[in-house]
Amino acid sequence: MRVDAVRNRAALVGAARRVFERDGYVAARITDIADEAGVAHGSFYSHFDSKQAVFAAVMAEVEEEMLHPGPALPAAGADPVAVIEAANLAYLEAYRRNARLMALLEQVATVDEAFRELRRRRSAAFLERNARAVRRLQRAGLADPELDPELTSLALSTMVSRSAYAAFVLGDPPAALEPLAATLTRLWVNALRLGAPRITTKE
Amino acid sequence: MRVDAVRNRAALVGAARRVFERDGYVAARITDIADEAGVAHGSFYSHFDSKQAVFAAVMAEVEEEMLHPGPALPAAGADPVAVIEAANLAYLEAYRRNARLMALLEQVATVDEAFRELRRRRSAAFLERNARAVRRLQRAGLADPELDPELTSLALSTMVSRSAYAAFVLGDPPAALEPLAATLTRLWVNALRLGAPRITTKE
Amino acid sequence: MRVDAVRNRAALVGAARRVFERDGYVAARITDIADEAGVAHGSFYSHFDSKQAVFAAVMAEVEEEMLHPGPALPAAGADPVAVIEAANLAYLEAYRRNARLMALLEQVATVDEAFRELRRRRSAAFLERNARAVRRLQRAGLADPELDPELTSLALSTMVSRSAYAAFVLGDPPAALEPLAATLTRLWVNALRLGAPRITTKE
Amino acid sequence: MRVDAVRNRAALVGAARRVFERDGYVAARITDIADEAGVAHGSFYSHFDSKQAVFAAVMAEVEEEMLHPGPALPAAGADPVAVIEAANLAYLEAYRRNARLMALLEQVATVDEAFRELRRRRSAAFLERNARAVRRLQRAGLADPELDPELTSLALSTMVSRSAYAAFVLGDPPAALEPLAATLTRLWVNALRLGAPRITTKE
DNA sequence: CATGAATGAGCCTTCATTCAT
DNA sequence: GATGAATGAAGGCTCATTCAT
Repeated sequence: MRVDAVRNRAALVGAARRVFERDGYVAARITDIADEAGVAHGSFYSHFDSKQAVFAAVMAEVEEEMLHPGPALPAAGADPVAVIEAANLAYLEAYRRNARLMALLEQVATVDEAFRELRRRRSAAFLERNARAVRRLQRAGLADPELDPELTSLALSTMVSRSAYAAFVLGDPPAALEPLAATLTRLWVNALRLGAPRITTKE
Repeated sequence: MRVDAVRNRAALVGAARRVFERDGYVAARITDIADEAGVAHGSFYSHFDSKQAVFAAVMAEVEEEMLHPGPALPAAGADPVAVIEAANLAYLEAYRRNARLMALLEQVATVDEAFRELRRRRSAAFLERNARAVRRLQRAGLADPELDPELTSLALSTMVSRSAYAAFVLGDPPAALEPLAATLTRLWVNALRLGAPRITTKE
Repeated sequence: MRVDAVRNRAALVGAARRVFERDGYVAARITDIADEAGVAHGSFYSHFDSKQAVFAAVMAEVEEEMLHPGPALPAAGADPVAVIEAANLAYLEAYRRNARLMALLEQVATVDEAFRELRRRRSAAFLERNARAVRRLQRAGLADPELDPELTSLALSTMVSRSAYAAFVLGDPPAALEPLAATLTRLWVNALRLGAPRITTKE
Repeated sequence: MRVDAVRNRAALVGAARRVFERDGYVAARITDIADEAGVAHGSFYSHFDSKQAVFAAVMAEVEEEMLHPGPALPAAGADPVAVIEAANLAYLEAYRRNARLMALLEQVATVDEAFRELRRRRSAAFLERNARAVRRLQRAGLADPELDPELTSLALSTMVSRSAYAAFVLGDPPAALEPLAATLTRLWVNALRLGAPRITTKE
């Protein structure tokens, strides 16, 4: 019976993803998920305690791709612009691939305190890392020294992730990826003044 | 009885706002709103058809302050930096004043198609106006000519409004307003290269 | 204000009739009647206590035409066949004119004990009269002496009124009146053996 | 749990029948039916969608006995009078046994379009069959040739079924069955002139 | 573990009736 | 009398969760 159990659990996670994507987290019913998975309603509870629990399992499947609030800033050595460009592109592609799931995460975060908290903790770590990168670039004389590193990290990450949301989730039809990536990268580079540090100094 | 009717309607709108802010849109029950307003449950339906309808009434109360996805870009004549600074400040202050309501709107937009649509239409008008401003600044040689006006408008507006959300709604405690305003303004100015038109030309 | 009062009462009765005919007695709401009459809901209660009460008022308007469960049997002197023929025709015409109201009465009688009782009392008087006529015809040697007068009265009245219901209320489209009248009259005459008194005697 | 399911469904149908008979279709509440059946309110919905649905199930139990609007006319070969007599008796007995249910059906037919339609379709088939029998008797020179077969079928069927309603449902106390059967049979035979075909010809 | 009916708390909604103006 | 909002009892229905088989 072990095999059945594993199979049913997987079926439930897959079904939950489809149902969530189709109906949204709030409107999704346990019943629908069980039906979609082709198992009895009662069997749901052999594997998950609640809607929250399946949702966590669904999210775990795409964990890595979607946790970041935006692309990472370059380490000191690399060519900053190239790194930002690559990161933006990668992020937008991942976002677009999981657009419906991202909308879902958005909804759940507004509805469920536990997920809101989880999300906050994860992005805090990320923002902190990015803030350190900003500081590093400033010390190296490569970025606008006037900018507050933490707030800059927040604002730019936010700009990318929310633009992706607007473009791929709200956009009907979804916006083209490449022009958006190009614009975001240029805005980011401009915003940090990565391209013109010495000139800035001259002024 | 005209007076009672007006009073009760107002009481319901006020109660709805409190209940929504306290429990969220999804968890709020008509029953709670009526109780909070001190009227019979049935009376709710004398004034509103549904939760959606009261929510619309609640929103109408703060309409103007909250419609914008971010600050407006300056008209051609004015000092661009000063205008952006003022707009950002005004926007952030309005946002902070209605922080709970903004969180609410966020939730409702993810849950209710009608509000999502309404929001889309409103921000579209705003983004268009901002895109025109970007184009004007580019023609005047004041802004980075490489930037796509529409996408830039989207990204920068998004950056401000979402940073406000992160700072005032998710932030615990809420972030300080002025450093955020200063950072956003500087990022915006940098991003457009408003402060360094000649330098851009040199490149 | 007297005039207004009279006018409103009349408006309510007329509106009630329309609403009842349109929606049926059970589904009709006081609210609908007041709306249809163009008066405030509360005004309904200035004139009537309940749905029953308006219904009684509506019925009073067509009282005479609709109370009979079927046509009356002839008095001794007249030509029995001619009298029955005339009565059937008159009854069917009245029924058809008020077909929707008759359907209504049918419904109310199944739903409301008070009207069921009222109807029973009224038709009892009528049936008794008819039974007396049967008895008279039997004594005069004009009708089948084997027939039980009361049950015959019931059966034949019932046949006419229920056929009218089937023809004009359930029938879609409503049946033609004259062939039905002719058939009912002939059945009635045959059933009583009015046309063949001597033959009956011979048996 | 299969056994429980079957048992509860049966309990609900039985309870529904009792509640319907006691309170009428319109006044019956789902709650009462569930209580009467001794199951939780929610369980009702495991088995039926609506009041209509249980009612259909209740009716299905006595289906055959009650579908006919009256007794069937004899086939050509048999002794027509004996057949009619037997059919009337059988019909009246069935009717009396289910008198309360018949009252119910009466009410539901006035209130619910779906059941009205169902009933119409069923009785149409029956009436057609009877009309064919009348025509056959007429061709065989055994029945009054002046009668319209369809309308005669309607009128006589109607007479029997409605008399049964008056006698057993409205009658308080219910009328005796046998005299009614005798009278109806004689009226029917007379009406068709089954007993005196040659005499009719003489006239 | 799977099954799927049973459970019952909970919420929405309707509508007859009242009543202050 | 007219008005129409307020009232609140009443019922329908949903759905997460339990549990006997």
